[in-house]
Amino acid sequence: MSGFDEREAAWIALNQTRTRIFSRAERALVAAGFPRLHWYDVLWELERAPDGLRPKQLEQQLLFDQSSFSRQVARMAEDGLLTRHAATGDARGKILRITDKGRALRLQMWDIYRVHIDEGIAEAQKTGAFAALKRLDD
Amino acid sequence: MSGFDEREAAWIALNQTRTRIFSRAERALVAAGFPRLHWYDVLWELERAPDGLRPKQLEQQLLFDQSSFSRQVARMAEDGLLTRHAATGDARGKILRITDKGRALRLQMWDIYRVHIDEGIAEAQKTGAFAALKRLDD
DNA sequence: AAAAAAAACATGTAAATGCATCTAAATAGA
DNA sequence: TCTATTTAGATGCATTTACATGTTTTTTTT
Repeated sequence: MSGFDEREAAWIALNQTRTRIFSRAERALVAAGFPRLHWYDVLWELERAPDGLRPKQLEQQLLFDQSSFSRQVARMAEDGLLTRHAATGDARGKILRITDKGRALRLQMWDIYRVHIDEGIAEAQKTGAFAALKRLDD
Repeated sequence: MSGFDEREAAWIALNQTRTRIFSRAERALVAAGFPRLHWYDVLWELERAPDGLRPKQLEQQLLFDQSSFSRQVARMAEDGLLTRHAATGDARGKILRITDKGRALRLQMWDIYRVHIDEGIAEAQKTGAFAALKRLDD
């Protein structure tokens, strides 16, 4: 059984790799005039949900702060990337659905994002950043 | 050689695991009245640098935005967690050094942080989140 | 050595974040 | 069924972020 030091080392590798990729991808997205990755994540989740999603679901899935997410959704709706319908059977709730514009934007963002994922993971492999992770027992 | 789909799967696992751990740890830190993890990271880097560090170095290492970091350092200095000396030999620059108060705070934060790293990595192992990572060639 | 370019850090400002709180609707309890 | 509690989502407000730009000092170019 792996002790804590192993887990700590795995965490550091994990965190550094994700931060590097995330940071580069965001820079590239902003430079290209696109929104940031947390907008991307919302578009992606909505695209995979044909019947739409409740804000609460999405917020828990993506681990977003409720109030920040509420405003993010409002901005994304303003930009025409998603729609907010009343939820049938729950007058408090909303159903979020991606729009065609949202789908198109996600694709454009993905073209940039994927390059950085690919390069970043390849780099991590090359520099042995995953060694600590592979050392963990299953 | 692993294709892109493998790398993409590895990224998703990586990102989800890190987000889960990060988010839980931050919640716990805030609940305990402590600063967030990007403060922790600065304290940790400074603690490992006996001669101190230039803001520029730190900012590049941690991939922070320059202007945000400049203000973060100011706040941390106000709180007495670090000091800003003039850099010898470069009148533009500063040297950041951790204080005893900063060291003490880092330890307290670590007590909380480590629990979430440990639990989160263990959980990721158990649920097979690292399978995609282990599948990558070296 | 003077002028031009770059580097390190700070700051003005607008937008985003997050805690606390609010409203309205749904569910649980008495 | 009437009341108390919980849940979904929005919003007020203070803090933080990040882009653009400013200031000072260092380095490079001519």
